[in-house]
Amino acid sequence: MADTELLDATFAALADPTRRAILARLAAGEATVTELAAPFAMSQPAISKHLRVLERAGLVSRGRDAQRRPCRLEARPLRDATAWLANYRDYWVESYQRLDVLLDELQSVDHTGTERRPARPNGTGG
Amino acid sequence: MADTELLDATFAALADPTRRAILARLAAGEATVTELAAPFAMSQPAISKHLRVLERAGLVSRGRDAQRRPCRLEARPLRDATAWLANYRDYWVESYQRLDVLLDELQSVDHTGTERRPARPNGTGG
DNA sequence: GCCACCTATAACCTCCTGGTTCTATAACCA
DNA sequence: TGGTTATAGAACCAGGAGGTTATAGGTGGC
Repeated sequence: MADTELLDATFAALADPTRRAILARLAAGEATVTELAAPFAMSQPAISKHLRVLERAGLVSRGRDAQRRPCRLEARPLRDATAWLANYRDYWVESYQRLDVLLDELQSVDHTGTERRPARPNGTGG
Repeated sequence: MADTELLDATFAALADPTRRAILARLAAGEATVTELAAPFAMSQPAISKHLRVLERAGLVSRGRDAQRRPCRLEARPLRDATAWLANYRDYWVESYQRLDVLLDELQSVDHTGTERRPARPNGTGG
């Protein structure tokens, strides 16, 4: 998938509150489809569709545990999206020189899938 | 507009390469609709529609200069989107303690529309 | 007043999205 | 073998997105 298309898919995936909530849930650890569907007033196939969107964007990967297909957060696209947004940081950040350093670091980091630390997402809102 | 809906609108607006290119162009300064439309193999009404999407998301504001309606980048939603993404930074950043400091700063900054510095966006891609 | 220019609106098309229900598949359990 | 659970797929629907062309509206120039 081209760079641009990946960004398209990532931002499109993030544009839905259900999907953002799913990502927030997954940040706390792996979960099955049923577990992910539980909080929503929505059918299971609807959740499966959302997961397929997230998977297409590379935001989620699936494992196999008997009948279960546990979902895992893959944050690399989130990093790419953040990197894109960072191009506009000068518009809203005062002390942006430290940000420059940071972003340079950020763009050289490439260790997706390793060394998971507890994150602290805060749901669908800001 | 609710917080969640704003994020919805922002991410949805960013999910289109034409719109990302428009934002990149606007980062270099104000531009009229005709100017914005020029680089695209697309009709003027199509661009007007894209601008309406960007405007609904708060990413663009319009002025008035005779018949022209110059567009200006409004980066606050970009900041909000970045702040949301930052919740997941622990998944892809090594030295994230500096990021903590940074993001705290970031969230307390609130000076949209003031003190514009030259930015350096890099187009639609990464 | 009239024309040219810039932009927005209207009407229309196609395709995608997000939801539904029903059903199929696959794995475990008894 | 048959039943139960977990998930995916198919068919369907309504609505929205992104594009088109044609046209209307506001503004300045002559």
